[in-house]
Amino acid sequence: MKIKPEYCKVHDALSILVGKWKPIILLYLMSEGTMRYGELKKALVGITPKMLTNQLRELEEEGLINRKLYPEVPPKVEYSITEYGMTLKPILDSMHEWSMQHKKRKLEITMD
Amino acid sequence: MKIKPEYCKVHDALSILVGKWKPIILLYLMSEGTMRYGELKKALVGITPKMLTNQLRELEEEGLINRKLYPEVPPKVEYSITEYGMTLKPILDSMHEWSMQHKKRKLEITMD
DNA sequence: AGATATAGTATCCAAAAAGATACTATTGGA
DNA sequence: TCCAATAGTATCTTTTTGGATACTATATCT
Repeated sequence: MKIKPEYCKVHDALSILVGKWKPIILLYLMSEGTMRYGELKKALVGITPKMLTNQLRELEEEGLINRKLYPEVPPKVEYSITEYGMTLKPILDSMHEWSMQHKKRKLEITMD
Repeated sequence: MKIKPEYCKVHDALSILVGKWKPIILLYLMSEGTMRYGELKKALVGITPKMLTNQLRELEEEGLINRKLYPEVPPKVEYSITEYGMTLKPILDSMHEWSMQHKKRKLEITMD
């Protein structure tokens, strides 16, 4: 059997999660429900505005999050997870679970 | 609550799976048990030897796969999944499952 | 009139990941 | 002696991703 990465289902799911800040943003919105741009910026220590906007836009394009712009000045923008975005929760959970179970592994190994 | 990507558990798990060919290699070894370098090379359409070696080394360093060198000429090297590598199966499964359920989504959306 | 708050843009630069292509070591066999 | 087979290396280039830093628009408030 031969295969290309693009034909791999796992690769498909993985690729929409890849991005330095994407998983955290999704997790935040999943638990907080809705957050403003500025709140996210404060929460995500070290993120630049460019990166934040970029990651949000990509998540939005995938249909995973919602962007709601209030026509006020100064501007107000709220981000929230979509129903579709919520379907990723089992995946994120399984990764969280795995990391919790194996977080000590590297330490154990290097202690040999 | 503030957070950096490196402190995110999901990010931890994700990062060891990221690499263009890593998921496929893991899936192959999980199902085939053991494969030689040349077999992998044939299976992974379009991969360069450099990339194959690189991905294998990184997986090996993480302890996810095993490299067994037979001291023969021409050389023979067999790769196999480790027990630890197998613990990733639930994650890969959940991603596969998700992709199967949502593979039509983009098409549906763009058809509006 | 000038400062303030918010959600971004615009540029330029550095680092990391991936791709193309050619090359190597070894030795048993023709 | 030269070739084939296997599992890689070595180099160089391109693409992608991320980082630093400065700037903007605009109604409201003072």
